[in-house]
Amino acid sequence: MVTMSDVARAAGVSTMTVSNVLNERRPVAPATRERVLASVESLGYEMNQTARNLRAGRTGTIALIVPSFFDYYSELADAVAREVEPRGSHLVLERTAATAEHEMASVSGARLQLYDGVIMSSVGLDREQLDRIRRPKPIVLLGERDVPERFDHVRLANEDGARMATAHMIERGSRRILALGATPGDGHAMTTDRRVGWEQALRDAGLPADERYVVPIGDYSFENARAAMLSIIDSGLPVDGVFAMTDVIAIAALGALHERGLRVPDDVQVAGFDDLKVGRFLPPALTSIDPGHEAVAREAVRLLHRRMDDPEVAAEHVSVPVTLSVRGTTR
Amino acid sequence: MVTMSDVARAAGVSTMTVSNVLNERRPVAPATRERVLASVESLGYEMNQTARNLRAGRTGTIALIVPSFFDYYSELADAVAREVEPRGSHLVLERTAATAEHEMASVSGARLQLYDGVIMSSVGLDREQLDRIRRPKPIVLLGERDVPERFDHVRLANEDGARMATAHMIERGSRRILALGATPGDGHAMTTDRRVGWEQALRDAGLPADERYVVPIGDYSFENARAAMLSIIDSGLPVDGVFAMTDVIAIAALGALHERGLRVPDDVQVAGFDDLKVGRFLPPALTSIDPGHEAVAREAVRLLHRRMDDPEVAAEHVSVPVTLSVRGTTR
DNA sequence: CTGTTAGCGCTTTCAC
DNA sequence: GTGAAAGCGCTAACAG
Repeated sequence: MVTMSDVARAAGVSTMTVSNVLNERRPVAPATRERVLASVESLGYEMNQTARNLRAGRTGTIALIVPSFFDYYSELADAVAREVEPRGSHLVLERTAATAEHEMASVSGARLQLYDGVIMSSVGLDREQLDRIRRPKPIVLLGERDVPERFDHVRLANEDGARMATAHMIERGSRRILALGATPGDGHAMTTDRRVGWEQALRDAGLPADERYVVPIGDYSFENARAAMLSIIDSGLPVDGVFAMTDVIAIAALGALHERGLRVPDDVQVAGFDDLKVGRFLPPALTSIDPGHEAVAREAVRLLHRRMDDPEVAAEHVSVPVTLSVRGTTR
Repeated sequence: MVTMSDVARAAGVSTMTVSNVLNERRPVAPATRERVLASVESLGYEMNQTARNLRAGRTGTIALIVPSFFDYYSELADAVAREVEPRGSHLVLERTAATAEHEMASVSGARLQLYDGVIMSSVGLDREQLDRIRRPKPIVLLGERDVPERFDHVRLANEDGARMATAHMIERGSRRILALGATPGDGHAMTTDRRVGWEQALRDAGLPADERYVVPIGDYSFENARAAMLSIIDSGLPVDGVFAMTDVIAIAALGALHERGLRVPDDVQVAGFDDLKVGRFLPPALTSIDPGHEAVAREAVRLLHRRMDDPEVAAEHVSVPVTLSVRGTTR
């Protein structure tokens, strides 16, 4: 490995001069400068960022830690990148593969120490696990669960969104609406919040929230969502609306409905959550809840910088509003 | 910031002992060990990874640099992560926003020095720009362009895939097949290779490769692809097949065809390239070329480790075969 | 304009 | 089983 001293020796100057040439920090005589650059070139020198970061006490890098690289998280990551870069930091993405162990490892593990700050979209950790996390580096939690007070946190208005989507389908005539991908019972999962919103909309309309209409889907995958939708149809349970907890589930449901010859939106209306780009280009285009990636990203990055500037500032909890995008899968 | 010396002082030991306790490198007397761990806990110490990496001369991290976080790249990144992690490294994802400047910055810029190795999926750089890149760190180029000999490189069999998809539609009766998203003329873009495959299939079948059927799409976005497809339909050009250069383009084309009342696959067959997960769940499911993410990831990681082990090993160029996945958008 | 010194936080090496 | 010294590659601070 060629170091700065190698370059300095080759150019007949001190390492400081090399440093000053490369960083344009202090003026260097043109002749010296040329000699240094020539040595850099001929030796193929590239600065060791690790050493530089150690010296600087910062890395200039922010990490976004997500359960997967797909769908909602792609779009979120893109929004966060667009928010981070103008502020002069770099964004890197890491995935946890959605297991609690990985998330704990990501966040309590030492790797976090590589970054100036971390934005973490948690799905696998419960409140107690989150509570065990120290907070030596600025960290902002993203997502739907409720989290310990001491963490900065950005969440979506999940209940609102679910209520809006469900109410919209009720208004357009649906009476038997599935909560596809929802989790029954208590809990702090994103899907719990969304199921509660679904219930509220039904209750507001004087409709029953029948347990049989709450259909859990283990991993939120296309495969399992399709299978779940098919088995509901085949069970004969009357359904004239589907509120899917995610757009992935909604898209799989559209496919399953089509396979069974049910027309959307005529026989069954469908609404999703996430407003994935692809949904806007399906025939028919998917009605969905827009989670406001830009606002989430903006708030998350704002909270992170606030904490990077002042580690002792009081934690802030932000809830970002969502909006309903009405398209072709509802009437 | 609390450092190892702080912990050592609090525990009444040397930093070496703290290091040994934390890394379990050498045995430490149980009593000492307990005292150290207690100090770590009470001071909230976390090890500085940057210092550790500087000392170790490696970071244990591999970067995958991609033009965007979406679609093909999501799926690729997932496959690469699954390949990298079992080998004991971490994967981070960075995006270049698909501009040549960003790609140059990513790869010649100093940031690269943060990683033990880099896998870069290049789209914006031409051969000459790539040639200006030094190669101080192990780097594997991914993607469709042809690249300077000295780089390790993994590419797809783009021509083969395009030929297979087009030939399949010809076999099933299409005669006027669009190359949607292709670039006319010479060049080393992915879309050039795929257009050439389209031409070959037509030629093999004794059909003309009419220039009017080559339809460029600036940014490969859903929006532009939909607009391009609509304007082709409205122009009255007879079309009974669409070979889309990417699945994103194919999905947008499906939407546009539907908007104009054309039936798929009865009136028009459609085939894409990338085999995105979502395509398998559309009604009808999208026929596409499976780019073999697992094989690409496996080869890329293999080449990278090979070069990390021996920086002087001769560069290797690998072409990964693709396969046709026939589904509902072709007959 | 350029150089010397000291040290970022950690671990290897050598000593006891 | 534990510690002291040296140094990874870089740069701030202070000379000159």
